[in-house]
Formats: sequence, C-alpha cells, structure tokens
Amino acid sequence: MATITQIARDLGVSISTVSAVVNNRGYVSAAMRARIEEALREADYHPDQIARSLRRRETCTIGLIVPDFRNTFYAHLMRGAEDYLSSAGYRLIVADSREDWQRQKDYLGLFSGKTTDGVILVPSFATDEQIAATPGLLRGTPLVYVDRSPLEVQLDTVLVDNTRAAYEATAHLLDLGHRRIGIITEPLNLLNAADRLRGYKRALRAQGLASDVKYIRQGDNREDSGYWRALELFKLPHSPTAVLVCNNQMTMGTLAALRDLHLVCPQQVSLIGFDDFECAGLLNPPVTMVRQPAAELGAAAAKAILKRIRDPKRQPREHVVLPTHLVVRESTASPASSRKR
Amino acid sequence: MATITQIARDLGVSISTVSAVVNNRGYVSAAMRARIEEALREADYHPDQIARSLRRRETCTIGLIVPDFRNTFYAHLMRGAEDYLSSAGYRLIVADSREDWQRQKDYLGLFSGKTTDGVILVPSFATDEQIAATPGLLRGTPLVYVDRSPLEVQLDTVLVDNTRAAYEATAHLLDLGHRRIGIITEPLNLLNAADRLRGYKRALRAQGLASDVKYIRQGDNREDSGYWRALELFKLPHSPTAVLVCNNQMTMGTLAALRDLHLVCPQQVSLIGFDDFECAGLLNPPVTMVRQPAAELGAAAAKAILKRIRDPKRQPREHVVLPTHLVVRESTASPASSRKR
DNA sequence: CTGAAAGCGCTAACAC
DNA sequence: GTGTTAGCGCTTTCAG
Repeated sequence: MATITQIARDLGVSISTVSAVVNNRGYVSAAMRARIEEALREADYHPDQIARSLRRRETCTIGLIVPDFRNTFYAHLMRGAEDYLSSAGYRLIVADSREDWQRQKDYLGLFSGKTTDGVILVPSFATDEQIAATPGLLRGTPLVYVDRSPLEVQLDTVLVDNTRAAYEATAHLLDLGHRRIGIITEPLNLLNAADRLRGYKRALRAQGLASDVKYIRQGDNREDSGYWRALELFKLPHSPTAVLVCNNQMTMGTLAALRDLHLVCPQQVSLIGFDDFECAGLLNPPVTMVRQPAAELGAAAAKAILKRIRDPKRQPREHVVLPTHLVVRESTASPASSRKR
Repeated sequence: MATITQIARDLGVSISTVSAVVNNRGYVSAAMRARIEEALREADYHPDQIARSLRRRETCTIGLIVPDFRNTFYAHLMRGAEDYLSSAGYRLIVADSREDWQRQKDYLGLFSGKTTDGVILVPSFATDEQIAATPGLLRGTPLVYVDRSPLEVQLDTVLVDNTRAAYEATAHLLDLGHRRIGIITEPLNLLNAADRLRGYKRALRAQGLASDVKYIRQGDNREDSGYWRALELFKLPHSPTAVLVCNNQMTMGTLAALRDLHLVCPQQVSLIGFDDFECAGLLNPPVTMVRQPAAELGAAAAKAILKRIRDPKRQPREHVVLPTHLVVRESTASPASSRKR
C-alpha cells in the first residue's frame, strides 16, 4: 500500500507538499498540485487513518453502547445516531453490552483508549456503585447518556420526558375509569424508570388517589420478569384492572401472564406498554403503547456528543428532553366490562 | 493521560522494560515487574490503542457492513459475529449501508484504511459492475461475504443453503397440492436470490412441472416491492394459489396485497416467507417461514474472516453453507379450499 | 535482565 | 510555494 513518503520520493517532492494536497491546505502551485494529484490517483493512495489519528489526536469516530442490538428500539436509535454523525463527517461504531456491566466496562475501556473521540451510552442495569463508577472508566473521553441515565448526573443527557409519558399513560387509564392501576417498572436506580414511576404517582395524585405499594412492582427489562411481576399483580386479592408496563419486552411477558391467568385484555384488564415496536400492533390484542422517538434520540445524542467534544468544559450540562406519544390501540378499555367478571 | 514514556521516566527505568511488563513478554525481574505494575496501576495506565495499532500494523478490529440495522435478521447476525469475535479477542464495528452501494463503498474505503484487519460484508444490491468492483475497494484488506454473495466469487463466503431452502419450501407447497406457485425474488444478480429461484424451479421440475415465467417476479427487498409484485401476481388471469416470498419485508408487503385483494390466506392463497422474524408468528395468519440461523451465520463469518486474516493466501476459498429450517405455521394450506372461490 | 534507538505513516511548525 | 524536521505513543530488535 502506497504511503505518502513513497509518493513524495517517487515524485521527487517533499512529503509536506504531498500532505498539503492530500489535505487540501497550504499553498501549492497549480502545476505541482496537478502532478501530485495524478500520482495519488495512480497509486490509489488513501491515507492511513491510524497514523493520521495518532498524529492528530482525534479519530472522528464515536462509540455507541446499547444493551441489545436486537431490540428494535435500539436499532432505530443506532440508525438515528449514525445518520447524524455520518453527515457530520464522523463515523459510528456500536457495541452491545447485553445489559451486562462487565461487558459495558470492557467497551468503555476500549473506547477510552483514544479509539473514539467520544461515547454515547445507554447505561446498562447495575448496582448504584457501578453506575456511579461508570463515567470514570472513560478517563476523560467525553460521554453522553441517552435513553437512560443515572439518577444524578453531572453529564449531558438525552432522554424522553418519562415523567410526562407515564403521566399521560396513567391519565388515559384513569380517564377510562380505572382506579386500581398497577405498574411494572424497570430498575429504579436509573432515572428513566424512576421518572416513569413518578409520572404514574403524579397522575394518581391528580385524581386524589394514593398510590398503593402493592400495585408497584419492579422488574428488569426482560420478558420473563414482565411475566412474573404480572402474575404477582393479578393474583392479588384486589387485583388491578389495568397495568402500565415500562418496556416492550416486559409487555410481551405481561400479555403471556394474562393469557395464562385467563384474563381477557382489554375486557378484564387494560394494558399499556412502553417503547413501541413493530409487533405491538400485531399482538392480540394490538397493544396501546407509549412511543418513543428512537431515531431522534439517537440523533440528538450524536449532536450532543459532538458539541461536548468541541467544548469539553462547557457549562451547564445539557439535558435534552424529547416528547413521547401515546399510541392508543385496543388493549385499553373502560373497566365497566370488567365488573361483570 | 499517562503514557508509557511518562511512567518509565518517573520510575527511572527504560521504556522498553515498562512495555515488556505491559505486554507480559520478555524477561523482567520479579522486583522490577512489581514496581512497574504498581506504578501502572497508580497512573491508571491503559495503552493507546491507536499508537499500538500503528506500530503493530494490526487493529484487532473487524468491520461488518449490513444493509439495515433495523432488520432483526441482521441484528441477530451482528450479535452472532460479535459473540465469536469478542471471545477471540477481537472487536467488531458495524456499519449500515442502507442497501446503498455508495454508502457501502464509503464504508469499505474507511475500513480499508488500516482501521480494520478484515471485513465481513453483506453486499448491498447493486449493478453487476458495482458488484464486481466491490472487493477491489478494500485494497488488500481481507473480506468475506455473508448472507449474500456475488454469483461468482473468488472469496470466502458464508451462506445458507438457499437452493435447498427454496426447494423445501416449494416442495411443501406442492405436497399440499398446489400446482400454480408464484415466487417473488430478490435481485437475481446476487447468489442467494439466484439460488432460491433455482431451488424453486428444481422442486417444480421434480414434480414434472415446468416453471412459468409469469409466476416469477423480481422485487428488491422492501415491503413495497412485495406489495406490488404480489398485486401483479394475483391479478393474473390464472393467478397462483400459493406464493413463495424471498424475504421478510416483502412478505409483509405480500400480506398487505392479499388483504387489499380480499384474498384470504390460507384458504384462498398459501404464503411462505423467508427470514423468520419475531412478528411472523403474530401476523394474521401466522406465516410459515424459512428460518435462517442468523446468529450462526454471523459467527461463522467471524470465524472465516479470522482464518483468512491469519492466512491471507490460503486456498481454496472457503464456502460455508448452513442449513435452514422450515417453520410451518398457518399461512399454508391445501388449495382444495381455494377451489371454492 | 535492562536500556538505547529506530521507526510505524502522518501532520504541522518553521525555515528557506 | 516548498522542503526539513520533530514528534504522536508504542513495539521491537539489538547491545550491553
């Protein structure tokens, strides 16, 4: 593979002149430029990105870590980020933490080794200590959180308005006449989950209802945990007539639980899920869902990280909040019918 | 950020000794090693990957280019590749070509600039010339094709047994008694599409049936094209009683077309799709599908590229072929019922 | 066992 | 306008 040194020597000119034309900077006479360009083309020269990065101390690469490639929510987020970055002359490399703190740690370590100029992170579930230790792993590489964030952050974040989203979903249920509403949350030591719970409580309070701890169940984010938490909820003496499930996998689990309990949705139980996905409208019944602007989250996070890279110490930290949208389908109905059971 | 030079100077030892302990090679006395390790830990030293890559002329990174992050088939493929690579000490960076040759070209150019040690490619649809030009874009960086490949390749490939898959699917339809079977293919200048068509024809021939060009329609791979090709097919005078659709997006489109034509599946028309996906079982009706081992494809491709990197000129080229599996659901039935219409 | 030194390919002052 | 040169941080002979 041709190097710049080679080309320069073959042409009998200096390296820096060649470099100048490659990078389109500095003054080079038209004749010289033409000669060099010709040689470059002929040799099919492409600069060695590694050498360039070493020298420039930047890679024009952003790392993105998500908990699961296969979740279409993250797939859309990835695409949104990639879109923004590629049009800004950056490239994106993505990694899958599998909701595993250790893997996430490894990737952060990797991305911090000057391989990326910044990283966008959907933090995986973890203990409070692990969560607190996360930013340190980057040793200076700029970081922005997207979709999820620690409860208290001194970093940029890009989230949806989770409080409001849960508030609206709960209000929808209340409007339909539900009074006993359950919620299955994600781990509450991450802000989005905590905010969703807050929105839920706030909506109840707005109707003069107290929230009842026995209707509040914490899952992780897998189908399984949705199944088991739903089972607990609906085996309660005064079981809820509606439930808000805080992510898409758990929503599937909840649906399975309802089926196993022979509870018909929405006639006996109303259901709202979070994180809309392709299948949601195909499920039986089609599930009412809080839709998040996944691609926009990715793009906003990309924008935020580039801004942070340009000005690492900018204050205050940026907190982008995007709106969600309740997609009403057929899994929610008035509880009137459920009294008949 | 601490560099190896810093550490060495602070300790009053030579750089190479520190390097030896960092890389765990060469002879260093136990005492010296302990001292250095201590300092390394204290400084929270992590080698600069860029500098290391420049020197070693390898990056331990593999690039993977797929046509669409959001297609769960590719998401699973990505995960399979990542799995294999990370356990082999490599990392994966993935890019989304959006089925666009120009974007794919850009990424190949990027990956060839010594940023990756090899690339795994699901080639995007393109003209024959573009397809032929693809490997050259890598300028020497090892390449393996996965899922799709050019008709004639002098490179390693990892594919499923497309001919057999289509043969089995078609045979299933024939067994049910169908005689007029349509097929909606992907662009035929890629081997997988050509092979699927071949399997379809072979199955017909095995029953002494000639394939009829008017039942063969070429789409791309989007829902749209499935919709339109299906419309054409079922508006034919002697329209088919069954159809084989060669990917998952087009399968959705075909289903929509059937609905718009008021053709009931499977009573009036039987349908088999390719590339099983989460929603397939939830569709109405649940669609019979050819399931491909997506994660295994990814893993096999990862294995193949590492092998190729280790021995760039190994002959012959490797052609891994993985089996598929027909998942029979409710979109296929005997055409007996269809005579009633 | 440890150290000195060359150099991976490129960029960016700074001379000329 | 063009050339010289000093590194970026690291690995790797090769001496001692």
